[in-house]
Amino acid sequence: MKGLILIVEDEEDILELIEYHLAKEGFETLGFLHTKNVEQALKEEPVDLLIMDRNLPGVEGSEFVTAIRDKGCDLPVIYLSAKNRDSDIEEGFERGGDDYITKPFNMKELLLRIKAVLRRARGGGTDDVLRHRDITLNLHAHTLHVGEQEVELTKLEFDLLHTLMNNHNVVLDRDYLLERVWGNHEVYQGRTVNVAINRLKEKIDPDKSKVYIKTVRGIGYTLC
Amino acid sequence: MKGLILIVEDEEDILELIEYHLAKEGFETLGFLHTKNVEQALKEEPVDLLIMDRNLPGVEGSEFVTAIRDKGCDLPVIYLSAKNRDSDIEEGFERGGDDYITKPFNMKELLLRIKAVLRRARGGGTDDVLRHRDITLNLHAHTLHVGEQEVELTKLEFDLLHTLMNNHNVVLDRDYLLERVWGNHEVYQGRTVNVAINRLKEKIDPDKSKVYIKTVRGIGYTLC
DNA sequence: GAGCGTTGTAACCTTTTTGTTACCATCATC
DNA sequence: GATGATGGTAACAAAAAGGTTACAACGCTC
Repeated sequence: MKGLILIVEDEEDILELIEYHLAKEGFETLGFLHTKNVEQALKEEPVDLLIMDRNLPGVEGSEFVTAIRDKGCDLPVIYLSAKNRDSDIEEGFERGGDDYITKPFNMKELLLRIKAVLRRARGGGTDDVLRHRDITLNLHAHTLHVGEQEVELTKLEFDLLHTLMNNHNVVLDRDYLLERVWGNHEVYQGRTVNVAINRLKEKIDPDKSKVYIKTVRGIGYTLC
Repeated sequence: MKGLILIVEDEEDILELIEYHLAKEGFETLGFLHTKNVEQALKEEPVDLLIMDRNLPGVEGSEFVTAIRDKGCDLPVIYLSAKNRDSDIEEGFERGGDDYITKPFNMKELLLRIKAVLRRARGGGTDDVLRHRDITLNLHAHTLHVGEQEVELTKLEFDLLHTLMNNHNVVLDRDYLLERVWGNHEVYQGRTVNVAINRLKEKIDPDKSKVYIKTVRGIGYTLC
């Protein structure tokens, strides 16, 4: 089976056109005219890829995606968008596993993108890049992007964030972090983890508006 | 298979015309109406030749080519252009393009050019030349050019740069470099890699204005 | 084997990172 | 709202990492 693709597109004929072409290529599809029941469907079906119109009436497509990502869903997304609008936002989305394509698009191009995204998601590609919300960690290049911005991290901070991202939405206690990141929990004492976490927080969210790392009093920290 | 050709041309009927004729000749084609997703496609598909309209709305075709060449992409290019003023032609070649054809053109001529370029690219052995930004490493002649300037390297420095160029934008740690370039990481200790890298840096960028090789503290080095 | 360029090593210096501490802010509980 | 516990913060110093230079060893060529 080549893959199950969920499409959200409010114009019915475009939706049908896409479904028709994908079916011809051997993909299975689930089409939706709005985001209403999509979340339910994502829970119940083993969806491999989401194709999302950004210009839906009512909800912004990207807001919906942000919402499900916040709930821990980590699915590749290809956005569809009306020509040239939001052109500055586009670049931000092209980062990581996500992709972006503007209407009117030709089918060949869309199919090419779909195959590329799926290949990347399935093959070894995922090991190189970790994504969470608008944070992108590139293990090969050893770089971090927060939104549009590249942020420099020290090795310790990088390892720490790496560990948090591998366990996003899980609370990690200080002993676990010392073991994982520092290598030996016996040697270090006091506020070591504490200080390191706060230095990391300062770098990825200087004005404290986005709260990536939450402190869980009495236990440890979690990336959320 | 004769070859995969990527075409960027904003006039849809001309694009289709070219694709039709190339298909008839046994080439595979990828057509794009703008440069937006081209870079992605070049990464993911084994493209043999790029046909690029120079009069695209927005980006100059030649600027796009310069950009991808700077990122180490070394692909033959044929420009299409409505202009046939000498100055435009000159500029196209200056920026590293391989051939030039003015609109209106006849298909026979374009096909002849394509075959010529592909023959040249395949026969001549593009494998011998590595490019990154304005650095050109000629493996056959064992020479290095930085911009216009020829720079002499020792064998060690050459191998080191070769390894870095094969992995540009990837951070290589010292052990990996010792293994790859020196051959045996056990024998050498201390600052060996360190000193070699800095001798190389000194040669390719004496006034330290361009920063080709970046030190990633705690890990190693990367060519960027 | 003299002369030359190349390259590994060591000594020394500079910069960056990071653990620790002391002190302050916040939270939960009574 | 007082109290104790827990976490945040800033400053400092130690340590770690990398840059720089000098020099000796090695391997060339003549």
